[in-house]
Amino acid sequence: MSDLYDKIYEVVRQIPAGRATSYGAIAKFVGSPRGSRMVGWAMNQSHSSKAYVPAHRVVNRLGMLSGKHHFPGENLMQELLENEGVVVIDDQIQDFDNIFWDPMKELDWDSI
DNA sequence: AGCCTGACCTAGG
DNA sequence: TCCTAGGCCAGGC
Repeated sequence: MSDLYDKIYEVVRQIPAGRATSYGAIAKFVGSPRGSRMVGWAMNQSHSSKAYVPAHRVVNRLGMLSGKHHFPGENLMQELLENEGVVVIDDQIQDFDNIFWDPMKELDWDSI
């Protein structure tokens, strides 16, 4: 497993329950501002990580559940988010401005 | 090696 | 405001 993937998974693990962030924000934080698509690929492989990776807390920049079809079941991603208090309507996180969790602002590598 | 695809993002019409 | 095209980085074939 590459360092970059480990970084991505580590950041995703720091997302608090009830919050969400975007692929682009994570890509920027781990040092690949143009690598947002790679973050999506990392999520696709996240099951191979030893530790739990809450991939359902990662959405695109608009707060849409673009990755829901990669979860088992019909609506697991939405159900997981709703269990944490996030309101999701029609694959769209409501009040995403407040839900959004920016690692650049709220996370330091020191705290990891 | 070359081409296609993808859990994205931005710019331009 | 909606839609399209292009760029992006990595992986599969």
